[in-house]
Amino acid sequence: MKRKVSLRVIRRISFYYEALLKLDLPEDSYVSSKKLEEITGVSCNQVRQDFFYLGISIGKQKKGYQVKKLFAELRRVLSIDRGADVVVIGAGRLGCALAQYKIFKVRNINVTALFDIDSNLVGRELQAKGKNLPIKHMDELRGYLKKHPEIKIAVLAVPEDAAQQTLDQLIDLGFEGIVNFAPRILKLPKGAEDVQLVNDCIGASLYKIIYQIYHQDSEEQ
Amino acid sequence: MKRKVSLRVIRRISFYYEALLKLDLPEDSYVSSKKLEEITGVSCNQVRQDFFYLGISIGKQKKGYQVKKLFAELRRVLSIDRGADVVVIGAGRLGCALAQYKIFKVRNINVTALFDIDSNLVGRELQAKGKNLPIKHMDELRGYLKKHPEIKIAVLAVPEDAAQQTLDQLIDLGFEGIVNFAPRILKLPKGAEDVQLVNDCIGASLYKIIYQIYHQDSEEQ
DNA sequence: TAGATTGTTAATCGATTAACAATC
DNA sequence: TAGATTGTTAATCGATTAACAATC
Repeated sequence: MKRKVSLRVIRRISFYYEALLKLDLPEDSYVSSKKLEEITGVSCNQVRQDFFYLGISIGKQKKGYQVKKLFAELRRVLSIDRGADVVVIGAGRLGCALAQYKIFKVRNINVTALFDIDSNLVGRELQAKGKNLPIKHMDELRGYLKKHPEIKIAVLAVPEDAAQQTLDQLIDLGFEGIVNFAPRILKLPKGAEDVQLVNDCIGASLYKIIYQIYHQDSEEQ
Repeated sequence: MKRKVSLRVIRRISFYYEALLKLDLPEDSYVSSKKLEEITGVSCNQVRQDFFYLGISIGKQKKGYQVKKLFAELRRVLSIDRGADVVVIGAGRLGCALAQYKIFKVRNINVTALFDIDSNLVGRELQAKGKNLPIKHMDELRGYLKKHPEIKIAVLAVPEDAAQQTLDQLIDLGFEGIVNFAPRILKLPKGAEDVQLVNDCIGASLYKIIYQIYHQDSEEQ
């Protein structure tokens, strides 16, 4: 497989996966790149190019890609079978909402616990998809990671004022990936440049929407 | 001003704005593009290029940009003084969390009401930053928009199963911009191509994080 | 003055789109 | 066979980075 695949490719791969999941076709049927264009809005050329980048070459001329095989390839790229355990930092409304998302289950992402500093929350449990998630104190996090060394990803859902400080703490604890949902743009501290950080969706999203509405001419998504 | 400014530029402009806000410098002090690089991580060349694209030419050689003037320009680009009224669709945990975000206030984005179909929620009020936000029934939305024609943006925070259907409804009601927080990729119905839709942050974000962690070599943000 | 910093143009890089031979 | 669709290469497009004259 060629290295250095752009994250845009990965994002689109997740589009294909989701759309295909929704279609719910028989495993032995075929989809063409043209069909994928129809259901995802991504051009068929782009689709084939993406597959090429990722070494997905299971297509049959005149038919397309067998659904079963294609699923297997997409799952491989997205590491869905491997899955991932994550913790949610911040057990307020946002943190709890995120932890309960079904999507985690579909994608084999497993929230194992929430952490907070609010003594009203610590000790309680959150009902999520059949299982109960414990809400623990931030002070317990280090010990928890010792016991669960496979956890490398944190979802950050603390109030915006505490976000940067909490990020620094998480990096100190050795997390490798952090998805920030606090509506603030966070900076990785010096020396932590190889930690993967996805920043603030909401803030930037809103600005984009507002800009587009007030400057009606482009139509990029 | 040159037209056709990429949304990436807008995103970075919001970075500059946020970072500058956080620094809280005296209004008559100056920041250079080099300083902006330091605080945002965006290269000084990129900063100047962005300003050039947007017609921001208020810099003084050897000094940089006067903080007061720069704020004025950034606020202009981001339409912050103009502001925007928005409604939140879905008054569950996620919708309520979003509606209470301080960020809305800072950016002059004003949530005026929430809408839901759950009779346990409809009629109640959400305490948010001093004011009380009414939770109304979806059936009231059409009438509400008649009374508040300035509302063009909806924040979509319904459960993922209802997301696509609700989106279609919102478009039918004439919204021009929709930020989707349901963890699902939504498609604009045919004919609504000029509606601005920002899709699902969380799903794509998680995939990106996981891909990067499992394929440690690139270091793009 | 010398050094620093702008605004703007030019060069590079990367991503998307188009083209097309191969072939089922 | 003819038409459709792949995998892959080439062309185009757009965004980022580098360079630099102007000048405070």
